[in-house]
Amino acid sequence: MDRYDHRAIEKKWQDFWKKEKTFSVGNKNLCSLQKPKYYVLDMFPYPSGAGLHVGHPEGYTATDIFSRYKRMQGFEVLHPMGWDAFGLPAENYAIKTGTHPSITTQKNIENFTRQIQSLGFSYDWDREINTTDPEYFKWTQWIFLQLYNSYFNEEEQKAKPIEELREKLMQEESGFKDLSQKEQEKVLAPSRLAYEKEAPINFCPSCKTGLANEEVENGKCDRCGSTVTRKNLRQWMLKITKYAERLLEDLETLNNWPEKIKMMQKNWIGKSEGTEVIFRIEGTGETVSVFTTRLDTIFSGTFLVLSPEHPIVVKITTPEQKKIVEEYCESATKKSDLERTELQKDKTGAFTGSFAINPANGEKMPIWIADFVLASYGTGAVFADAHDERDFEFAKKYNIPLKLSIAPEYPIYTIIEKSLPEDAKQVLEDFGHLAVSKTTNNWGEFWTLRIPFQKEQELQNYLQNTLLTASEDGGAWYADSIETSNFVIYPHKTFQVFDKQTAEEAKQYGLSVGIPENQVDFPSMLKCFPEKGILVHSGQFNGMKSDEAIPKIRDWLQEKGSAEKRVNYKLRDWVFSRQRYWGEPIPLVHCETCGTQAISPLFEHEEYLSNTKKLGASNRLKSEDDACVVDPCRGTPRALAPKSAFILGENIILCKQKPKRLLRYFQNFINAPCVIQGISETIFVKWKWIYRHFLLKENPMTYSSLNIRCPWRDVVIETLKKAKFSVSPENYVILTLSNNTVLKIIVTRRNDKLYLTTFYPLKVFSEKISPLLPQNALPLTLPVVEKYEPSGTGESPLATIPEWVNTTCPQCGGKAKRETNTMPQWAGSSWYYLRFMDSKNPNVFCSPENEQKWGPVDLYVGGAEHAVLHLLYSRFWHKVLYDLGYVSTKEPFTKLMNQGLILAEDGTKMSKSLGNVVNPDEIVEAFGADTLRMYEMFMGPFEQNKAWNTSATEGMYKFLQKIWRLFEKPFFAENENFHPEIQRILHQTIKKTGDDIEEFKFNTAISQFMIFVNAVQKLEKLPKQEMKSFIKLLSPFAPHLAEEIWQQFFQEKQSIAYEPWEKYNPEMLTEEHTVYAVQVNGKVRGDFKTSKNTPKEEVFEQAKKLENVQKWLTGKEMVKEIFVPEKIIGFVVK
RNA sequence: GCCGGGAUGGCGAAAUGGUAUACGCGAAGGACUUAAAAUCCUUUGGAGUCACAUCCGUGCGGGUUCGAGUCCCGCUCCCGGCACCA
Repeated sequence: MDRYDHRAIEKKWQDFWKKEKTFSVGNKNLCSLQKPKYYVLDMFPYPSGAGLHVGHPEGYTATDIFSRYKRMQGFEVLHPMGWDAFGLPAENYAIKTGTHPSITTQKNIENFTRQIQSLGFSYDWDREINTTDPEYFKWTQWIFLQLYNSYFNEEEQKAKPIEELREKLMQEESGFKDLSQKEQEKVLAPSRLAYEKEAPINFCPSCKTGLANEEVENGKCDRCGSTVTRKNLRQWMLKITKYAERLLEDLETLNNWPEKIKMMQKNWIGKSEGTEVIFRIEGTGETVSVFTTRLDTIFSGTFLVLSPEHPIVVKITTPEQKKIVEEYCESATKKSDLERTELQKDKTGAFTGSFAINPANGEKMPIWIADFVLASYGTGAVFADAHDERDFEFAKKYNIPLKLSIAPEYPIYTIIEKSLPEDAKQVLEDFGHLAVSKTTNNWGEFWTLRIPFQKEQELQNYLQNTLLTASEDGGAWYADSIETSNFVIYPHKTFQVFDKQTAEEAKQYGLSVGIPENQVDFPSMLKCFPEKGILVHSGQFNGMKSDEAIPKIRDWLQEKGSAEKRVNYKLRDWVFSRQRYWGEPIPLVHCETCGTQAISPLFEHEEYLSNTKKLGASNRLKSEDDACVVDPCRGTPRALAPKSAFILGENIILCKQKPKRLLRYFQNFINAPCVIQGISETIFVKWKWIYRHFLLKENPMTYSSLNIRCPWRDVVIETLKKAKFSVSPENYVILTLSNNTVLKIIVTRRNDKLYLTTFYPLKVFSEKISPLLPQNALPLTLPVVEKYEPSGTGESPLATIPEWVNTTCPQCGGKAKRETNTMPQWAGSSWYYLRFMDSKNPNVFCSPENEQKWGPVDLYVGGAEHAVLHLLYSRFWHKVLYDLGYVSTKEPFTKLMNQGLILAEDGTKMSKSLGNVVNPDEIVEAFGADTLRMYEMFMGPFEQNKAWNTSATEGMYKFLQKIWRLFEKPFFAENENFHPEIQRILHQTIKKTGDDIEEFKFNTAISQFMIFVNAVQKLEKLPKQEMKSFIKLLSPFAPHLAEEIWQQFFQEKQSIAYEPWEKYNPEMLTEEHTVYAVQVNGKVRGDFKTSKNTPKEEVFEQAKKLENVQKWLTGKEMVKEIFVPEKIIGFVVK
């Protein structure tokens, strides 16, 4: 028997699966359409230059096991893979080297594909997608236009076509219908779900682009770590805030999402229900609204604070204060968000000179401005009082008077053990709930005592009269409840509290040192009480609890017209535009006469579904006669194409006449197999490269004599000379020419002649071809640029290309300029799961039939880092598409799982700079894909972070070898095939494997495999049926090994991938005999084996007979007997 | 500060309130071998003992229970997220 040769075995089966299209969902040989569907999705990767990290296969293996398991259970499983390929690394590389990002991306994708395929995942590669492919991002742009063409209807709480709003406005008497087209657009624009706004946004000076809130971490750019500044920029925004409530509500329906992720989204959306209070400003007609959740503190509101950006600041600042206020505002705007938040200890502000009237008690409140009040939350203004830490601190600093209006519901005293005699604890416990809160070396234990109000006086008396003792250093320590009630008890009048040092030291331990209540003036209050409690000094609301008082005060103020219920969200609108090159261009143009206009998608959804034939005759094509193919070598259209073809992105569309002849014609021009998608009379041909052959002389040194007529002849010849490459299609060179176009060249031999072939990616030439495209159709592809470098002024690099920027208006045909911003990386990933359901459809982003057949995603697996980015964005887009009728479910992902991180051996994060990155290629080479898969699943719980351990990896390799070696033994003959023990373990294994896969507990499933294998290993011969069952259970985990064993040792012809999953027999799970543990008073004192069916009485009898049990029972009185069937006998004795 | 999650042998870890440490790694000893590797067998929480018995052990302090890693109360520490959100 051969040794376990993982290299040969894995190669063999990967080739087999590829050739047989085993996992292609369209493959009707293996999949019947009658099966129930199951959609298993990985978060698709960004194909970085670094290649696959061992963290990637963790999630991919888990989903692969799940997919294979579901297939064996008879589901039709959709399990696709693709590339989230727009992104900064490729662009930054382009800036450095001039290599077009699509080239870098293509290379990286090739590498990723190789690596992922080497792990034997059962992806349906026929459905591969790439967000940078115009065929894909055409639909990203299309969805953007759906957002652009929609508004949020407040009554229905859903997105509706903007035209509906236009209609409504036309019928109103507001004069809307008399406005010019451009004026009308201006009125509608702010209502669109995608709208433009000049706003102070997060700007990364290093990436030179605006960022969404979700992309800023601690005031730093989450890509490069630079400090984010504020910049006023014209930005495209998406109205995600309109969906805040629905995004929040529907979280409740996601029962199979981790609580952690739901909580993060909840916090991010940040709903808070409160009251908007209106304050009159004294001496003017002006009012200021503030948002509060603590209306119960209104009676202690002694001042107002506005953010420096608040528009009313200018109006209400008195002449005397003008200078100070202006200076303050200026310095505040200069600060970055980071500076504003980092210096949170030191609050600053300025007095405006004006006063507002507290609507609750009519008192005058000075109005201040301060940058601790955020302009972006609530109304940008707050009323400030003694029961808020920040207000409290601010008031202390500027000597603003404070008032109390909340007293604690339960007095809580902090008592230091050291200050009490030893027997005090018992007495204190009688007062209320006593607990140790902390212990320090200096002070001993700190107890917290929570008591009812009625007992407070009694306690104070007790403490003062009985217990308080002098401390070693002469002071006296005492019970202190200042944290909750501002009461301070002085046991000894001699104790001085004005010693600052003592106060500081005490503070360190959470103690406040203060002065007695009757002497307290509020500026010297030591500690803020921010919790809810009982209202005091609050007029008719005195004595109410906070929560009870809030609605009552609100009703009272509302009657007076100065308050209203209000809901606020932390969620901000999504800043959607980026000033970068490598992203989807935003498909809009700005027309001088019509205003902003959408590029109309060529394939209108309904239009296409109703009649595909219309397509060829689309009136957007100026004339079909214009359609032609450009030979980029000549740079001029050769008008070769017959009348009935036109080019759209990467598609050549042949229509109407003699499509087959036309196809042959194009095949001469197109390298790569032509994918033909026939829809009635229209045929689509996908092409990637345009090529030309040039005959070469035998001697490569004579390249110079080559008769190439093209603008870059010299570069080509120079490269050929340098590269000296051999004749092989694998051996190609990619050149970047001076105009940034790229060229792939290879040398091939045909009929004993050498040819030089040059390939031009069509993508790069799309602009040259674009005059031939129907005007303003999707996809709007990226133009060829000279420089990828962002300008830094907040303008996209696309803005520097007049030929691209200047265009015509799709509405009026007049002069117009293109939108030059691109979309953020999140755009493409916000809907890709839909594209997988119908990845090749040229007519619609995902057909309703396919969406209904496959959607929603049943299992979605990826890292937790996307909790508030991708996962929130895609939920938002999905809901918009749902409102517009394009998808049938409210939520895109039914079940979500997050894999933990894989850390380096020392428990630190793997990183290039630390040099501790484990490359999966090395593991696959040394031990094989099955070992890597099994090991990563065995490491620990799926959702937990785990450290890599190379020797444990080897251990897993040995385990697989052990399985292989089992088959050195002969099988039992049919008639001797009875192995109760093995069968029991097998059935346990069947049960456990299934249960564990369902629960994502792959580590324990593998433990069970080991138990089974250890048991079989002890046998002389192999039980054939049991082994077959076991190999099936193993196959989702180690598919290559399983397939090989299946074929080689069981002589099976079909792939194991669609074998039915094993079922267990519950009766086989337990033994005939069971071991009872005998406990006396809860401690195990012995055990014995007995038949499963032994009656209870007999079991007790047997238990009592045990020598060691007798020992513990004799001389004791039996109190109770406990019987847990098949497990425990318990005796309780006295 | 707030919100999540966690803490079990030398290490990764397992345990519907029911014999804590399954399974693996590492380590030690043994078999096979000229030798090594590979493989197989044995041991492996601590104290104690010739061996048994017994006692102690799941971050800490309490509690409920015949019985607690698991449930309850009060803490400590670690990890993750949010953070001047009024």
